[in-house]
Amino acid sequence: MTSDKRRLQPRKQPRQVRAELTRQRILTAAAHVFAEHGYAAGTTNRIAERARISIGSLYQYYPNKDAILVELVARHLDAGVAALARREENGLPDSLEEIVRLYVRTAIENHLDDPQLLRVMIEHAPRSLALLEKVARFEQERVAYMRELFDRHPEVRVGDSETAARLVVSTVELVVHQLTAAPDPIDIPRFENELVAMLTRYLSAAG
Amino acid sequence: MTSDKRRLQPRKQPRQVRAELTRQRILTAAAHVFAEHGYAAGTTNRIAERARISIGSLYQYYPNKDAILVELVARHLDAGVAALARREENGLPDSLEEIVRLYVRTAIENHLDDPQLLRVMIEHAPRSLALLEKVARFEQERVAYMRELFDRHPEVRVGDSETAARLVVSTVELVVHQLTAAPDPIDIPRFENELVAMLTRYLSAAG
DNA sequence: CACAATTATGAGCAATTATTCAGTTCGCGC
DNA sequence: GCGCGAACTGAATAATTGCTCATAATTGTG
Repeated sequence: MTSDKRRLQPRKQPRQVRAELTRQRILTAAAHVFAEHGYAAGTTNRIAERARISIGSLYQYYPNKDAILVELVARHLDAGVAALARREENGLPDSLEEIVRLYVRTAIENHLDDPQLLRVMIEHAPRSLALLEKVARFEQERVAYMRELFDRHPEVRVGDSETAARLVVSTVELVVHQLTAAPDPIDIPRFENELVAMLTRYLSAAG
Repeated sequence: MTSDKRRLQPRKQPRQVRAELTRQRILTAAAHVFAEHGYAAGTTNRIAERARISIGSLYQYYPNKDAILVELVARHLDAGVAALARREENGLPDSLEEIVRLYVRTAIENHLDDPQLLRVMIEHAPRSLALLEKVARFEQERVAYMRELFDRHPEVRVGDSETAARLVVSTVELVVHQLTAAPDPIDIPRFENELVAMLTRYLSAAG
């Protein structure tokens, strides 16, 4: 139950394709099980069962339950970074509103995959030292990136770009998550518009 | 582990002062234990120990662990409603910004008590049917109230007041919670200013 | 004081869970 | 097709947890 497990690295370096495959099966199964039952009720035996491997095999690849979720989170964060980078390949739009929209839309798409799993990740983060560090570092980078962007862009008028960046990053992350994970379906495009409008007006208004 | 326990009501109607006292001890202890260990690791035995009563007594007042958290949530929601009502006793301010500030500040104060406990409440809500219903009803009321307020106020210019109300309620709740529960201390007044600015500009800008 | 109702006790049960390990099977180079 | 390490197996273990119940203590009442 403690968070500071010593070894979160895989126990075994895979040498055969078989091993790599098993590792992937575990992750996929874990994603399903955690999403459906939550972290506490998502038992390692259930994960192994769903992956159709023995519980012993699971513990050859992950030293404990926490490590599995940590890897899932790491992969999710990486996917998010990659998605944003891909969208920026052709350069950012000029207008602030379009930049904000790009950012918001990427966030939405990233959350649309599996909102339930994401909920588990977010919920469990504060109880896992490994996750806490990983997520904190990620958010810091995000804020720094946003801040730089705000500093450069001529439409942006805010007193303190650091505070503004934090507020924007938090708001997008939280609101998007809540909306996509909400039990009752929601008109996504409309909320995207409103969220973009709110952020754009905030950033571009005179201080 | 299932959420739909049949009886969430206290098992016993207290007839002596002693009983009422014990009940309060349990709640106070539970608040501390849940805040410190989270829901899963916040065991009923630990709660009883902290309340300095026997585990048997605990189960005379609450049929199961879930019921304890449900009552804590109910009390928190009631306190929130009461706090807002108290602030509105002398009438609302005229300017939109001041109304928004009043709302944001009340939310902050409500979260400042015990952010960790609040985190547990929020996290566990989706796994408990009783909590889910309670919180959903509360949020609906909040949204309806906000919407009506927006419809009346001359400074508010939004296309769809329902969507705007939802966005505002969600944003305040989520951002305030994240900020107050954040591990590193944060400049609360500054964030209050920025959040108020963001919401006000959003609501008052021309659609 | 006596008696009944209310409240408190806590050892222990049943169920669940993460994790281990002794043994088996598989795959690949020779 | 042989041998050896890599990969897999799953029954067993130790620990934990929510909760019960038979019993005891306390309180109010006539």
